[in-house]
Amino acid sequence: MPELPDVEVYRKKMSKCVKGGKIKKAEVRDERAVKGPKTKKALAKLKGKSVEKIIRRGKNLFLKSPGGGWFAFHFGMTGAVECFSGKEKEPPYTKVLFSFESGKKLSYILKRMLGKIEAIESPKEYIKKKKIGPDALKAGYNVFEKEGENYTGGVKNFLMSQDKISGIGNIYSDEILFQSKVHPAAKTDELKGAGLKKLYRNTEKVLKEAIKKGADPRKLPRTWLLTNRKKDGKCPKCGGAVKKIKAGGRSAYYCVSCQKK
DNA sequence: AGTACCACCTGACGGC
DNA sequence: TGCCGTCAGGTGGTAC
Repeated sequence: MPELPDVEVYRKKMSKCVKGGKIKKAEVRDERAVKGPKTKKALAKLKGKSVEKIIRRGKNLFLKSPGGGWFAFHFGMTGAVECFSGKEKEPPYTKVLFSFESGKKLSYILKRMLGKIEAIESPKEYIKKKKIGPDALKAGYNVFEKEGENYTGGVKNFLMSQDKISGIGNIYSDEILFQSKVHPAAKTDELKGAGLKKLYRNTEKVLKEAIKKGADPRKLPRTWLLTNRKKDGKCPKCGGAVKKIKAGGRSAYYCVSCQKK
């Protein structure tokens, strides 16, 4: 379930898991989870090495090994990581399994095969190639405003444009729009200053709160759209109908009375 | 530039 | 219970 908050939680889990221990081995259970033979070889070479650092930008994680080799982790729609002790049962859908000298294991999980681990030159090069814009929590209002004012399309599309601001996906864009009382199909450049500012504030608020709650929907406030984001859902604020439309090829849920166009 | 549609994969769920 | 259609928290390519 990986949007920015989820991936931030994964980053924390990974960082904790790799702490202090060298990698004993990296087992590739499904070749499709790994980009090309180059990546497979690079993973094999991790043996005996520690992990130097793990950083996140948007929905992407970058792992650095001491030799200077980098790996990009992407999670598609159903990817995740879990850190567990060697005695525990391995999580289902584990596609790559890292074992550490400490006894801990890190599982790279994919339910659908839409994500990948890839050996890369550097995050910089990868970010450039994939056109990944600044992280939604680091961009700052200046970037947000500049991009927003220049975007002539729908606001939900804008929030989800990874090349403008990275990290926001389908679920959290709906949440940000709901809390901002903005219709998902509203034109971005028509929001202007105050509207964009509100959108920005709610972007920060929603993402930060979600991270704080471990990106666990069950722990998120009931006043959020999130838990009512379904067929025949009711708006948690006004009790009105939650409707589903298509926006940017995705399902957008919104409250008909709170989010006017 | 922005959008619409398809493709990639496979699980989960609702309807019959 | 079982089969089937539909949808899905992402992205990349193509075509308009």
